[in-house]
Amino acid sequence: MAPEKEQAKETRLETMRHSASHVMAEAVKAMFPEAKFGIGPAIEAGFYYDFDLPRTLNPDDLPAIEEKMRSIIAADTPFTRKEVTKEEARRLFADQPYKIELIDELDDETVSVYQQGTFTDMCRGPHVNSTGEIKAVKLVSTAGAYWRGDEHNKMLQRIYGVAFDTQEALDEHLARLKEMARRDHRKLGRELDLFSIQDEFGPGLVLWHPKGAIIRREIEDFWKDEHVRRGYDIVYTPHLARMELWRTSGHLEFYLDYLYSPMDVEGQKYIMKPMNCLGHILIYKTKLHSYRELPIRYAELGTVYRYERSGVLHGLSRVRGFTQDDAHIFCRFDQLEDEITGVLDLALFMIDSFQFSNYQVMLSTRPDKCAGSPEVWEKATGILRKALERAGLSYEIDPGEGVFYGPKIDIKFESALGKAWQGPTIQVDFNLPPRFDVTYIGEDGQEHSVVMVHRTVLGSMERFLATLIEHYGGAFPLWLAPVQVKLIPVADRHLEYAHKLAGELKAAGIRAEVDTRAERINFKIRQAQLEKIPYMLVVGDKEAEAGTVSVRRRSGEQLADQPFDGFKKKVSEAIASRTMDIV
RNA sequence: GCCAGCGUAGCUCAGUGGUAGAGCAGCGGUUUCGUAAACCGCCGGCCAAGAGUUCGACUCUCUUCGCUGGCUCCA
Repeated sequence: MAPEKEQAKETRLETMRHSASHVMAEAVKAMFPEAKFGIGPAIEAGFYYDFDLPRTLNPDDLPAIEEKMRSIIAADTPFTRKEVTKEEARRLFADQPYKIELIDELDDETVSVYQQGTFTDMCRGPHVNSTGEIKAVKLVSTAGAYWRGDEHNKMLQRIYGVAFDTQEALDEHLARLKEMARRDHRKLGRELDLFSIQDEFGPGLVLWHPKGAIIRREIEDFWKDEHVRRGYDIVYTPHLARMELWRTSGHLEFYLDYLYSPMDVEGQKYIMKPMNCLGHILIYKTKLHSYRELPIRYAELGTVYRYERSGVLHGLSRVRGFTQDDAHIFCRFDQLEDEITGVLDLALFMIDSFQFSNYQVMLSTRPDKCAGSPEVWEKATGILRKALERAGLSYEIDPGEGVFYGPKIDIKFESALGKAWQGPTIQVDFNLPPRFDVTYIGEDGQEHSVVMVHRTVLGSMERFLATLIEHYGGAFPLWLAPVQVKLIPVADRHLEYAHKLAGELKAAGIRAEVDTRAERINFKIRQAQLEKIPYMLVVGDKEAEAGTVSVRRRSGEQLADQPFDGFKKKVSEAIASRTMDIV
């Protein structure tokens, strides 16, 4: 489809979804005449509307509301638009406090109202011509939502719905949701025995099981090698540090909500570190640095602890203790652009290595409350922009969304099913170098403040693994697969041959296992398949005699029988080159 | 933290005021088998925790903990 046509379709869908939210509001009003209405916009795939109702909704209410919506749609009543003065609007919505609040904030002298049937709502529009144009609708969930997203306001009741052009498109969407549930990293994490999070140990704290640990270690080794290759120095810093350090940094002030309470160690207060930067700064500061030494890049897979409210914890992607793939770059201002360019290159290399394709780049600029002068911000933001352009990346500006200490670049990428994930982030820091007096000696023999860059390219091991599990649906590429080859002896008399081959594979650095159970091969194949093991080698009389193996992929595809040595070599090569598959 | 829903065996789920059930997994046997589930048997639960109502609570009420979907926030 041509881009403009695609866009037109999107707009039309959005209009229809927005109209669907009005129809839902009408249905809700029929059920609760005293309902107060918040807002009801179109969102991705559907719409929502926020209501203030006399009683709480439960999921059983949805079918009734949906039923009412269907009758409104079947009646095919027209949407009519009317312009009224603000004064008139206030009269019209006299019993609707939320609408009044919105009217009061509008700059225009007139507001538009839309009516369908007996239901009137203040709305910018546009809408479809009549309710009959709303095709396939389904209400999916209820939720509490603060009025205007502010937790100091009253919590309203939100109903989410989805709406599409055709029933087929709706069904497709529901099927996609089902597929996403099937790939949910929490579900696959348990099924594939990768990790667990247990109440008994503590919510938001991850226990990595052997198989999950293999994947993590492979990624970490890859990450470290690549960083060393790119001129980073690997460092390690402790998980606890004296609280005073965090007062100096300003975290105690700006970051208090995320910090755990201090513990007393021989009369001194210590806290779990929420970030790795201070350790790196103190390493840097153990000696004087010449301008010639810069840039210095310290990298650490650093585990940090942050308090997260109980309601926001989610599998591996939102936890209370996590390991960032962190690094801090200390450089001169004139080196900043090259350094940012280098990080962008590394970030893209990582995205590519894990086969993510769609990504979106955001550049966040100066917020109201910030450290550093506007001029320095302006200059640094310009440098980030230049680096992005040099890398040939298109990006969007997120005005005022920078961290208080400097502008930043965020890259979001999409998993195979189109779910968006927070990926690499690069932040310039104007706050810490002056606070900790982080300097170098310049050509002029004087001390100069360094420019500091915080960056991650994966985010955190926990969140990144969540992404990967869902991206691959648990079927990891060969180099990451916890078990790479499963040997399946046809009968007990083939155990010896299977063990011999497994031994040779292991000697070649390939993770191989023999299924020694007294089961039929159908059963063993099914098991291996469910475990998403890349290759199954069925070995029986034929193979033992000829020194060959019968290779089956986890996709179910059967490869030609082949000499074992050739198979071993191909697997070794595929692992080394981190390709998805052999041949 | 807030709103709603949920919490029964390792997993997936039945049960609904009268002292708990299935399939899979696990364990013990039998079967030695050629590309997605062989057969028989056994074990397994303070029904999330605590309090209350009741002659009697997995079931009803309250509190706490946790999980799920949102809100807010973020690696």
